[in-house]
Order: sequence, then structure tokens, then C-alpha cells
Amino acid sequence: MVQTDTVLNDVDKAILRLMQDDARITNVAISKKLKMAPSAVLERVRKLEERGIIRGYTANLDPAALNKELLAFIFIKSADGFGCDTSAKAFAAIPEVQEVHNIAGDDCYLVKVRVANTQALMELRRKRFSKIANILSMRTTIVMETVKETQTISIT
Amino acid sequence: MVQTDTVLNDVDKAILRLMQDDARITNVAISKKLKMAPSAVLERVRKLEERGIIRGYTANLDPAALNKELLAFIFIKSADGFGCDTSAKAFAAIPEVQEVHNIAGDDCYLVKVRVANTQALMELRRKRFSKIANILSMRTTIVMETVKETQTISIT
DNA sequence: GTGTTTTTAAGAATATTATTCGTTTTTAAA
DNA sequence: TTTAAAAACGAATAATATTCTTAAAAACAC
Repeated sequence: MVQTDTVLNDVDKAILRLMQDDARITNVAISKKLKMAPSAVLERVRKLEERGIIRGYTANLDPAALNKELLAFIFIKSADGFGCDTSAKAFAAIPEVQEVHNIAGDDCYLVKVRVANTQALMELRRKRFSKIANILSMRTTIVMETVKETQTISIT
Repeated sequence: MVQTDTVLNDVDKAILRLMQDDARITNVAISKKLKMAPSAVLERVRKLEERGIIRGYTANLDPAALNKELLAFIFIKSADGFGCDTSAKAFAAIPEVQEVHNIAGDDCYLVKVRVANTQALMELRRKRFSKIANILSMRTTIVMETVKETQTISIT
């Protein structure tokens, strides 16, 4: 076997670009754009899924329509030791938590949360975060306006 | 007309949950889960798209496979006036920039970027950010480990 | 309450797409 | 070259999407 495990060829990249842009694009549409047979495209997509390069597909929803208009970033200092994810896992288990990152510098976590309003944010802190052990401190930064918000990876 | 513009009923919410979880779920599969006719589901999905509640569909890709393993948050102070998005728009136009938020407090932006490595990050700063006017200062925070990263909105 | 309008769902028919699988072509290594 | 493996093709079939007509339900006015 060659370097199949890690390397993507141009066809794979083209497929990924198309599906990143519109995950509900049909197989036939991809095959037309790439001038290939649908069966060949399908096999590639399957392999990209199997290899874990495509992790899944998701719909992008309007937060306002779902009454989740408040976005905030919370910096959390924790007493977790190195390589210990205990509190991080606890953060991740909260549905309103969209992201949990271990950031360099302050041995602290950066947590992104999306809730209805400031009251809901307070409640989240009180009812969920305060129950999590090891937290030393929390600093919350509220987003006033989001200009761009994607998960899109630039495929080169 | 009633409050159709803003309110979602239980069927809509169920559809949104399913599609947020797997955007490539078939219409038929949704209709079976919801015990409805496929045509009825299709009409609802169409309306959710038209109303802008569903903004689009995207594939979640493995950053490592695409050689974009470094995630960083950059706090940028800018001389932009209130309600002036000039530099924010410029940030948003950079493909490696996934998010741009105007955050409260320091009249500054929080920008999330995904690149290959620290060298690529330096190059991005030098070649792209330095060309953008109005920037007063930048502080970069590198992510060491990501525990959770979704755009999923909890639908209640 | 009744009648009316509007919205929503259903069902059947058709168009489109997904999927399978045997064959051919291409690729890459010996 | 020769050969083996991988990739693409193409045709046949299964499944799904989509359209459109009709029926049911909900909302509204009176």
C-alpha cells in the first residue's frame, strides 16, 4: 500500500470542497461537476467516511430562530493536572457548550457557549459549571456581534 | 397570518434535530421517524430553508487529514468606530479565518483561525493581517487540544 | 355554534438519484 | 514488459425525491 492513509488526491479534495460547501449535494451532481461516473464518486465518498476524513454532516441553523442568540466565551482555570481532561469532559457534556479547547499559557480552558440570553448564561454558570469540580476561576466574554462563523477548512 | 415567522412547532424542531445530527439523512428516513408522509416532510424542510432557519448543510472534516492541525484564537484591537465592520469584513474574507466576533469590553475582535502549523500562522499574520488597516494590536492564543468542537444548537 | 379560508398532511404517479456488481482501464511496482 | 492492485465505468435495479391532486385539520370571521 502506498501513502493512502494520509494523502488526498485532487478528486478527493474536490469532493470535500463540494460537500463542505453543501453537504446535501447529490452524488450525481458531484459526478457531473467532476466528470466522473456516479459509482466512482460514491466509492470515494464512502472511503472518505470510512477513513474518518469526513466525520459527519450537519445543518447550519439560525440561532435566533431557536432562541439561542447569546454567544459567549468563557475562560476557565482549573486544577486539572497535565493530560487530565476531567473538567473538560464535564464541560463538553453540557449541550449549550459548543466548544472546549485546552489553551496554551494559563493552563486554562476556553469554552464557547450558546444560550438564549444573559439570564440563561447566569443559570448555566450556577446550575452546571458550579457543579464541576476543580474549577479555580471563570472569566466570561460576551459576543456582541458575529461577523463570520464557520467550521470550514480551507482545502489547498 | 399567525406567528409563523418566528415560531417552530414540535415537528419542525424534530426535523431540525435530525438534520443537525445528520444533514444527509433522507427525507424518507425523517418521515418514518416522525410517522409522516415524505411529501409533508419535504414541504417543511423547504420552508425551513426558505425562512432561513436552515442556513445550509456542511460536512465536518478532519483537520489533520487536510493538514490544518493548528487552531488559534487571535484577539485584535482595532481603531474601527462603533458599528464599523471594515476590518472585521477583511478578517472574514481570509479563508483560514473560521470565526470573527465583536466582543464586549475591550472594543476588540476575537478571531478564530485554522492553519497547518505555527509557521503558517506567522505567515498569515505577516501576509494577511498586517495588510489590514486599523489594527492596533494582536494577541494570539494557541489551542493545545480540542475536546469538543461543534456548531450544534441545543433545540428545546 | 356555522361557514369560510388557509394551512397542513396524505397518497399516488413520475422523475431523479443511490447503489450494486461485473468489466475495463489505469496505476504502480516487480 | 508483466503483473497485481486500485480505480473508474456502465448498465441494471432499488430507493428516494418530487410533483400534484385531494382530503383533513386548523384558524378565523361572523
